[in-house]
Amino acid sequence: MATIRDVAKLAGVSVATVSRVINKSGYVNKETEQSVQQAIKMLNYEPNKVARGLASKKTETIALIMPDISNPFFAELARAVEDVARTYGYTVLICNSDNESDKEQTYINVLKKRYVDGILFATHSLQAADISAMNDAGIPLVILDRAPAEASCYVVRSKNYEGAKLAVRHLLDAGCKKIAHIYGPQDTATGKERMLGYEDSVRHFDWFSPSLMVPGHFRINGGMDAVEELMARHPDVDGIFAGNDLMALGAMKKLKQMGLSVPDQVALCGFDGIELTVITEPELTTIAQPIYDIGALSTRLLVKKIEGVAVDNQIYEFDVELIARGSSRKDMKTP
Amino acid sequence: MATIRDVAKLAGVSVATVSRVINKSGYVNKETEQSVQQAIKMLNYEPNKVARGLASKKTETIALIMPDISNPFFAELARAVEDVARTYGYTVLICNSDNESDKEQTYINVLKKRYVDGILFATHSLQAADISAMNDAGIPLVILDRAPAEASCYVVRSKNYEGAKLAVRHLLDAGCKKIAHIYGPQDTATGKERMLGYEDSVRHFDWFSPSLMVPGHFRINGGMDAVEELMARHPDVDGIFAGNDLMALGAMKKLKQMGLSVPDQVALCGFDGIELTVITEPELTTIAQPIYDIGALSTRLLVKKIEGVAVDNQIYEFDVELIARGSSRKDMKTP
DNA sequence: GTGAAAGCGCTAACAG
DNA sequence: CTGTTAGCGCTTTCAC
Repeated sequence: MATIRDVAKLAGVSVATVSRVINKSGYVNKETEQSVQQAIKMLNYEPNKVARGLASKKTETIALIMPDISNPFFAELARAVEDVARTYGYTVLICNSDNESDKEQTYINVLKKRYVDGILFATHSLQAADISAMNDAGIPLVILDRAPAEASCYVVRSKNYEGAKLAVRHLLDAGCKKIAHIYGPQDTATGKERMLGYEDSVRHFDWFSPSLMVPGHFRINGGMDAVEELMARHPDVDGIFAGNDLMALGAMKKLKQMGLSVPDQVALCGFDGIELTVITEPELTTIAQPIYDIGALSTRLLVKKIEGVAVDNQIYEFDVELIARGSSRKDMKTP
Repeated sequence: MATIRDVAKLAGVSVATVSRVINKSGYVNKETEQSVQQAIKMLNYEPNKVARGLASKKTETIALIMPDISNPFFAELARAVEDVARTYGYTVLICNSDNESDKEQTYINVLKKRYVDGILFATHSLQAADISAMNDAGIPLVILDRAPAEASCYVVRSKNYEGAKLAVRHLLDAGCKKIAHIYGPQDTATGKERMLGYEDSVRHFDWFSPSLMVPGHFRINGGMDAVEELMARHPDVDGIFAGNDLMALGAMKKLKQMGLSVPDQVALCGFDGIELTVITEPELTTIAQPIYDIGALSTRLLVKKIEGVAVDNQIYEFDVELIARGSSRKDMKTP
């Protein structure tokens, strides 16, 4: 591989000039630039990223720290992140935190030693203290799914609260008389806000009881277990709003196993809009977030921040959308 | 951040000695080592990976090039890769090729400029020429799902042919009288070998016809379309072996939409064993590969190769396992 | 406009 | 066993 020195020699200039040409920094005479470009072409020269990283402390690398890439939500997100990062010439490192903050700390530490340019956090174990520590360390970050207030950095999120209300209203419209909620971890903004949206929508009904809310840990199995407990407590539940699609998928499965038909006996609505919501029969009604767009915007923001481009808001909030499908079409069956 | 020079100064030794200590290379007196360690602790020193990368041309980074991380199979694989890589102190870069060889070439080029230590290929657009080019360039690689013969480097794969035979036999045992196959891309070893396994299992039956084989492109939609075409051609098909789980999931969906019951009217078997095979009702019967183990072993092999440790075989072939579930339990319903 | 030179932080001969 | 020194390939003052 040719080095900058080879190019300089061939073009009959100094390495500084070559550097100026490839970085478009500083003035350089049209003609000399031409000959440098020619030399570059001749030698098929491409700057070494590692050397550049050491000298400039910029590696054109970003890291995506998330709980688990094998969770379809994060896999879809990661795809968007990588797509956008690539268009900017950035490369992406993946980190699975399992939401354990020590793992996360270890990653952060490693990433610093690697001169990673910025970090995209899609995990909730990150503490406010960590955020300001990163800020102090001067390492740009963008955080997903934080509460609006917590922002001392860019936050990209969806309207969880409104989405939850949308879900409940939809189930009511579909004719549900008693709606339960399977909730996600309450130390996450998503879990908390979606639950609050549910509560605020139903607390005034006389059928409401706090025991209609059951945890499901955002996982398929969690959804299954939750349904079991729920139907034991309240056999008359005829609608369930799950805090994410995986739990809703688990719920659907368990309901069918219990011989309860979806949506006729129990209508179901999830949250997120992952692609797999269409593989069940009936398909899963869900409150969809624009997952790809979220990943894409987050990455774009991160890159802007890294490159020192000013961006207006600190918080970007996406609208969510009800996608009504078979799992909640009670109305169509009861004319 | 402290540098190696700071440590050397504090410990009263040269940077070379510090380097020896942190790399455990060469001899160094117990006592000096102690004081170096102490200085390291005092300063909270951690070697800078970028500088080390430039000097040694080893970055402790590997890349995973695959078609698409949002495909659950690859997401599960990526999780395993990252887990194992981390235990060795390696970091993983993700690359989505969409099986387009120009994207792949671009990645390879970028990865070289970044001194990536090794590459794990889980994509089939890589040509034999590329493989030897990489070999010549001295960059270690491990390839997934190649044919045994193609190996001029480490190959990790599963018994696709045998698995396909297993699938067909299982469907026959379940009472199927006419079994179709939805096949994956024929430029992939997996697609090809699984189809061959199917053909060799059924070609001697008088009901067999090549029109029982329909392409599904390894995708959900492909599986759906395939079923539509298949049932139009052969309404009496009562068993389908799909070349992967996503197509099988699509097939199940379409069958239900067409009012055909699974498994009673059509039994179904997929291939891969992704986690999502359990979310449908009935659950999907599948020929499971040990996806996590495959990713884990591949990574381990790659790291060994990078670190110059001798490993015996060039080809590692995993057994597959029939997981018989609801989608093929015809027998249980017809006593 | 351009070049010389001093690093970035670490590794790896080569002496001693 | 340990220190000196010359890079790795590039960026970036600072003169000219």
